[in-house]
Amino acid sequence: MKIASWNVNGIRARLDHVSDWLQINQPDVLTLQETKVMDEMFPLDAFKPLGYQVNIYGQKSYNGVAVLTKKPLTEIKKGISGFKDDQTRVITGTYNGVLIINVYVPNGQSVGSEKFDYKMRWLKHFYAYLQTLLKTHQKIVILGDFNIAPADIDVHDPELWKNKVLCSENEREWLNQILGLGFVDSFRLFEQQERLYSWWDYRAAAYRRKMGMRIDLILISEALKKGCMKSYIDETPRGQDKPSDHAPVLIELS
DNA sequence: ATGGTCGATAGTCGA
Repeated sequence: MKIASWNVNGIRARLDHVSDWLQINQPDVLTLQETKVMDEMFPLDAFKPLGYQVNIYGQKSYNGVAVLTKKPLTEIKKGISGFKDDQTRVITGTYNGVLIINVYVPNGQSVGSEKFDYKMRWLKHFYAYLQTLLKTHQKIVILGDFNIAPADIDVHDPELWKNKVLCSENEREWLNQILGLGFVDSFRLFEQQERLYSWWDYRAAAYRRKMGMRIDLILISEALKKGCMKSYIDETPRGQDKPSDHAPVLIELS
């Protein structure tokens, strides 16, 4: 089973990229973040001919998540239970006996800002949500744009980004708390090349200059660890015309 | 170079 995640930065602006990528890669599940569209305007019709069903949780202009699946997703939940959030950032559902949690963690803007406080508060509620899900599920995949680079190895210039948003101790501590519930960063289960990232700023030709960060993650629970055969990033779409600023990330489970 | 570039939207805001 192939499971993938992609922050598309606007699904309507990325329809061709996503359609082409689906046809080539044929994932069983693709989770999307930053769809940036209200549900009634989501281009559902584009995916039916490709053999995908779509579950959406969107809003106007900002945020928005979706899950594309070859077979029906079940036990679908939108948002974080017990946390009233006016931003659409989480869809949870079950596929092939695996609980899929599609997440778009708040960006946080800058350390100490109001948006950063919201990110911290949000992560606290997300953590509690995971705790409750762990009581009833063993096979869990949490994937999406975490807006946290797990370690310095995931940052093109760790000194430049030291204590900055996406890299601060507080953010990394929340990620470690989540991992401490019994998850592993699937990417680091395997030997990887150096300087592999999942996001590059549009500005300053960051992609060409390899100035990126790995902030799109696929965490898997202990029960899935043995069966995880691959975890990788597909940079191909980032090098094409009018790309998202993020690349798709994938795992393959036996 | 204290900016740079995108997407959604119709002013700017958020990333």
